Amino acid sequence: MRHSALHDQPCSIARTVAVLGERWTLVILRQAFQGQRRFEDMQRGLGIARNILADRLGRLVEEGILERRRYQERPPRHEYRLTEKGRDLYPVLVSLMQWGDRYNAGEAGPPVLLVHESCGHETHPSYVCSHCGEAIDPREMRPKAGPGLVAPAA
Amino acid sequence: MRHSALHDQPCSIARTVAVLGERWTLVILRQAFQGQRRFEDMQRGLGIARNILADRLGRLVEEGILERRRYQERPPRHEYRLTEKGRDLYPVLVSLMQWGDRYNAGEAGPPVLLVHESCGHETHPSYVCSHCGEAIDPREMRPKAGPGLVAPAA
DNA sequence: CTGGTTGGTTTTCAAACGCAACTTGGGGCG
DNA sequence: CGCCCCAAGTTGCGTTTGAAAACCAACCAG
Repeated sequence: MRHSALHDQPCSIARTVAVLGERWTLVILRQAFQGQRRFEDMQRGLGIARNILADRLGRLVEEGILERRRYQERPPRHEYRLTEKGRDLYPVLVSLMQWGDRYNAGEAGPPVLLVHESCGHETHPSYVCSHCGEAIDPREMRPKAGPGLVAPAA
Repeated sequence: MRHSALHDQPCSIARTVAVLGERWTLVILRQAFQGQRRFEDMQRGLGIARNILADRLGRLVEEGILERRRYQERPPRHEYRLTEKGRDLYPVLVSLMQWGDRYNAGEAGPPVLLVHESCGHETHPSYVCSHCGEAIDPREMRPKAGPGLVAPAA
């Protein structure tokens, strides 16, 4: 099975991975969440090859995750901004970061902390159940067929 | 920059992506969370090439995310189980799924729902601030240098 | 001793990646 | 005007990674 065929699976994880699973895409989004918007900045910040960066930015714009807009006319300059769809990926980035903090940070501790501006404190966001408000434990969770399931999810 | 060099960056997202960012790795983990443990089951469930599956399972075992254990002596049969490190990836999978549900599910709705067994209800987990308990909005969050930062995170 | 199952490895080929150089559309300087 | 610089890519080309299919080995059942 080709990787791009993930798009057609009846699984939201597979479909999302089909979009975000290409190399570099998630780190590019990290930069975007940090406020980097210009091609050159991203290229320098990541050390990524320019053609790959161009390709990924193009894909993300196609997907509606980033928006390319001209911010200056003469000379023409562009920036890439997160759309709402892109901002909704924040939990993905946070969960990746938290796991990395726990298992890859080593003795020095996490390289980046998060501050929740509306309450003014450093925060470690956690997942809670929308019904009972308790923290989520994977062993307490069961998947269940939903309305969009057409073929067995295997 | 080669993709594998992400491992050395002072960024927990980059480091995590260096581990999970290979094609198929995240869908393999999805299967693991669904309780699939055997090579053949995963191969059939995913339609992935056998060599790739063998390679990815090996990497995940190396990383301590899965554990390979013999569950039967004669003939020798193995299974791959999530370790605690692996189970801690649950938020990553959930956040990917939720985003996919919102943007890729289409009219039919999500293919898979989650039931929180300890409260007995369908749930849509959400991130809350560990300090004030409010839901996380990406625009309210600011990254801040942490103790593990050695070079500028760019 | 033939066939089937599990859990892989080998071989072969195509697709994706990475680098450096080049291009385009504009400055700015003397 | 002539020359050099910048941002934002594009092109060409070689290397790495990924995918498909075939093969292998241990075992069991009939």
